[in-house]
Amino acid sequence: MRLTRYFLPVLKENPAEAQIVSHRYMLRAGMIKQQAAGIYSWLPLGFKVLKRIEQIVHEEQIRAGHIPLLMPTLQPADLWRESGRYDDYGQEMLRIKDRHDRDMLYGPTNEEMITDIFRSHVSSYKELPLTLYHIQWKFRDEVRPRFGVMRGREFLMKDGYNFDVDREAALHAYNRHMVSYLRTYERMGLTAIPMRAASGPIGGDNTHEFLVLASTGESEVFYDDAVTGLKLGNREVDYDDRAQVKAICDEFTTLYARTDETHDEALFDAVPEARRKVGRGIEVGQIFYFGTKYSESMGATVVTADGSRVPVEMGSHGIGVSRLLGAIIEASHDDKGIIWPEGVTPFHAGIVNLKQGDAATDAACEAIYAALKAKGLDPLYDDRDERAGAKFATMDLIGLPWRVTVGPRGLANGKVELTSRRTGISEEMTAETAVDRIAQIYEGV
RNA sequence: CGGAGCGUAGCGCAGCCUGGUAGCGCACCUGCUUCGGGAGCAGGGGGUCGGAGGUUCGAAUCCUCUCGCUCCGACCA
Repeated sequence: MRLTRYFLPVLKENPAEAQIVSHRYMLRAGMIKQQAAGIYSWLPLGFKVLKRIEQIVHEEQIRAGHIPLLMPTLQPADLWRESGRYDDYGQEMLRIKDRHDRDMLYGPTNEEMITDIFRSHVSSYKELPLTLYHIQWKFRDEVRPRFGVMRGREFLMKDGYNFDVDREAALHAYNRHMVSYLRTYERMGLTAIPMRAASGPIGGDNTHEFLVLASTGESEVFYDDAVTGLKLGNREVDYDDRAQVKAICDEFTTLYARTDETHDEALFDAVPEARRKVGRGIEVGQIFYFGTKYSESMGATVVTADGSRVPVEMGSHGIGVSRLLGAIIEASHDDKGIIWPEGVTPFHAGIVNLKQGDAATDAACEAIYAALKAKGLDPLYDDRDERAGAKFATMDLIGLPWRVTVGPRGLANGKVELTSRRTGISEEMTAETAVDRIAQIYEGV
């Protein structure tokens, strides 16, 4: 994309309403525009990152054997009356009446609807296990939205629901989600730690929240510092192998890591003092096994091998897709702007033309731009007639991980500059080498 | 929902207390010079001051109501 043909309304000054760094940078980098309290338009740059994150979530869900579908944003109230949540949910639920005076609601989540789909079409244990998910906009009418997309009222969320014949199978679905989430966050350049969450009425250790450590996080967290070093990496995972999946979950959940909701001083004290950490975290996902709560109230049953009819075992599993943009920025930025991890960056690299209009410099930039595109990459070429400083400032703000700087001075020696946004380190090399290096960097991403 | 505050040009703000029909910086447009970290000079365009009502000869300024937004707290992915 050529910047002169793109829509990137960057702001030089900080908008007054933005309090935290991710909100400020998303506004300044022209990623979002607020339309009402907690409701945002996604401008092209923000939309691109949102779509990249969504794509990673899809890929990892499908890899884990989960099946995508799409449920509507508006739901009939009757389904929620069946589960009892129409009255329980409170004012966070946005209630709407249609022209026929029927009660509708803008979905804050989809347990009822997915259970309705399931009960309409599935009646035998032979069709299980089944895990369905979708990525859809939700609405929760928060009393006090804030922090930009971190706590909006409208938000994009991946929510998945597993249907299993018994508790063991359902717990495997739970574990499968944990592993798929670990991989998802790692691909986004995040360290998200699964922490035991408040267990609710079912009891036991059947819900975990995933937290990204950040000083602006909403939750106080207590953890063994060793958990921050755990990585899934590129290891092969067979999602049908219950023992392997369980072993990975154990590996990631044995060390102490809890939010203030479930914090246990006695257990925490057992962590070696040097590794005992207290911090803050941003919740970017939660997995939950809840058994038959909805299947019983809504009549979602299957016939088992011995001919009996049992309510199906369920769990639900969410990732805050839109919120992840904020979380990633909170975890990856400096005083000049955003620093995108390669996995989610809106453009793979930026090309800065230091002397727009100079025949040699223009030609070199065009060649690099074409070469990167030929490699299947998505570069952003700053071809504006701006001064160098303005171009650098824009690139730093929008946070592309790699920048190719092209100017007459370097070209005189046949060189351009490749700069890492994260380290700030620049290296001189030929244009061809720079293109190859960038292509190489993205090979494994 | 309890407490506090703010709505004046695209953005950031001053003016309001002590009424006299609006100003600064950035951005934008034109020209010249500049050109490796948000350039300089000159010229120019843009707002009727969130909305409604009231007081007054006169309201951005005072009063009432209303809408929106923000912050602290409680709540929350």
